[in-house]
Amino acid sequence: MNNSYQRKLLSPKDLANAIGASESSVKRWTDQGRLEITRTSGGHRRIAVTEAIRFIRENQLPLLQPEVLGLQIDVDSAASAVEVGSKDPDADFHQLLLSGHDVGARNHLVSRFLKGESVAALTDGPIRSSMEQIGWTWKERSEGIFIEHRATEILAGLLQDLRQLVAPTNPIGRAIGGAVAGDPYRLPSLAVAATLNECGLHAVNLGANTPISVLRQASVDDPTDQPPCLVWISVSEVTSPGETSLDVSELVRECMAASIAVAIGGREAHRLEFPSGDQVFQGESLTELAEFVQRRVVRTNRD
Amino acid sequence: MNNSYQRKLLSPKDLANAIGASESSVKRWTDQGRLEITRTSGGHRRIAVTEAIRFIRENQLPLLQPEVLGLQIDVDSAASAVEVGSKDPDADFHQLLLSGHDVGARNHLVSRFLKGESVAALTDGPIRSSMEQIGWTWKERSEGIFIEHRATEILAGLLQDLRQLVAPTNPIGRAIGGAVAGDPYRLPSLAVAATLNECGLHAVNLGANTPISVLRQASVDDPTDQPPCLVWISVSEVTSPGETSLDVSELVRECMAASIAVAIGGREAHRLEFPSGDQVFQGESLTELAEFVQRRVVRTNRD
DNA sequence: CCCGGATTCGTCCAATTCGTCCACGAGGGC
DNA sequence: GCCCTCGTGGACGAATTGGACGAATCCGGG
Repeated sequence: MNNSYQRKLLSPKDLANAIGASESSVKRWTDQGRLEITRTSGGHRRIAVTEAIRFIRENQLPLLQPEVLGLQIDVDSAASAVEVGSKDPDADFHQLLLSGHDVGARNHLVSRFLKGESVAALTDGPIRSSMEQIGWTWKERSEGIFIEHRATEILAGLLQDLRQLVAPTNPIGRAIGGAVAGDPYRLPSLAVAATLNECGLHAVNLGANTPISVLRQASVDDPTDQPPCLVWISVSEVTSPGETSLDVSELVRECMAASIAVAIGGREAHRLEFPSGDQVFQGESLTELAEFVQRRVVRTNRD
Repeated sequence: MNNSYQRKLLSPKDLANAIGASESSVKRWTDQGRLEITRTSGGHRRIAVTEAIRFIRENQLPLLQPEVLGLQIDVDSAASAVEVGSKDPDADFHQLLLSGHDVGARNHLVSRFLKGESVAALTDGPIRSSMEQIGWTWKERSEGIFIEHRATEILAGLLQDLRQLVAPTNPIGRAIGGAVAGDPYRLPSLAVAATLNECGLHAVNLGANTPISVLRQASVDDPTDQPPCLVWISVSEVTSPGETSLDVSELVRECMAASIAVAIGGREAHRLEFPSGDQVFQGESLTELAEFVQRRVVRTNRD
């Protein structure tokens, strides 16, 4: 039926097969306006994959044939190799990640996303706790580096996938950010980018080890593009707290002057000093960041 | 569609791709008079961009690939006014990457992939040449770091997407690899993983800055899993050539003894010395790597 | 100017989807 | 029990879609 790698529009039958409903039901749902569609010139219904995912999450529908949506998740393979199925889903995910079962980890995470958990919540929950545990393991076990590298790469891929799933079609604003100079961790900044995508922003991630001067160049000093509505700074490691504090403080002040929101977080962010204010978010939780963005950025930008 | 980004007239196939319909449907719509066209002297249909836009708006059709129409949908990129539409698709891609137009770059690459270009070829071609050019830019322009960070993050996402597109459902073998200790570049190793996925292998990427001892632990010394059929080593930067050569040589010998294929490549790979042999691949091109894998690994594993 | 590969032509046809109608079963009020 | 309502999913002829085919056209390089 569909031999192309990625079909971007679904027919009612496609979606019906994917979620185990009848074609009639899908058609009725679209006619009721519960499921948004476009029409071909000849009147046939076409459903965007992102809209299908939104609908599935909203109604907690089962996903029998994920490949129809271009999601390569396989319910069977999750249970195959690794002993999962305990009462704690986060522990299951940790086991999958620890054993390098990338497909299983992907299934687990995408399934939970489709059941309604937000990217922010998943990052605050299973992803963060698992990486913290693996961080401890790094000190205790000899093969720790292997485990950590493998888990990091798997998570980078997973976050990228989730980011694509929540990529806004019509972004309501632009955000830019990265991790400070000397900070080699790229997962936190990637997680922030995914969360901001989920909030409807177009997030430009500059990645790890990005000097503050580069961030300034790309935000307040950017001559070509219009300025972003938010700048984020991730701080998981800081080599020279004094110098970094000065740089960050200056950027924060400039952003405040330009009415640009700032979000600063990360394991070592508490070691920095910088001005605070209504437009400055400081915290660890991505869920809180999402709330801040909804409150401070999205509402003002909709006007 | 290669060089049609700013062409004033579209072919039926162009418009079909842009709105996610089939070429047949577009042709039929023109024949019904619903979509106005002009004809070339030889009878081929040509659609003006303005007419295409009118048609899309009239029928509320989705616009999956705006860049086909030469449109810049994103708010941020509208101001940057990217000039694409040269005769060289690779130059178009470079422009998109340079200007940070992530959505456009993604569309460009996925389109070419769907048209038949392999991940290996895309990496050897536009991706590599663009990153090399940006590397030169880094030395010449003040905003080089910004450009480079942004392009790197965009490409990391793109490679991850392509990797998912070619992820094998039933892998015929397992491969493991990464970049050597002291090498901070993660794109090359990610590109190798994507290429090996395309060859039907389950590639486990350990990412940048991975000590050879960790690679050994995960391959020849791995007690739990079955040993991989290939180990790759990416060398884009090497801090201590002597020590690294010793480590690599030892690992290569152990792999040869265990009948595991080895692939070594990267910008600085020539600075290392290691044994060669039938099962050892050394080269820069991912296309050649793919051929090597088909020849040495896939055929033997199918037996 | 010509040539070869890529693209598009027109046409046909099987598969799919349209809108509509209706049977079925679960739940609720009387 | 009986009737009513509501959501579901199957069935129907008519209309639409999209893939396949050989022939014709386009276009860039020699």
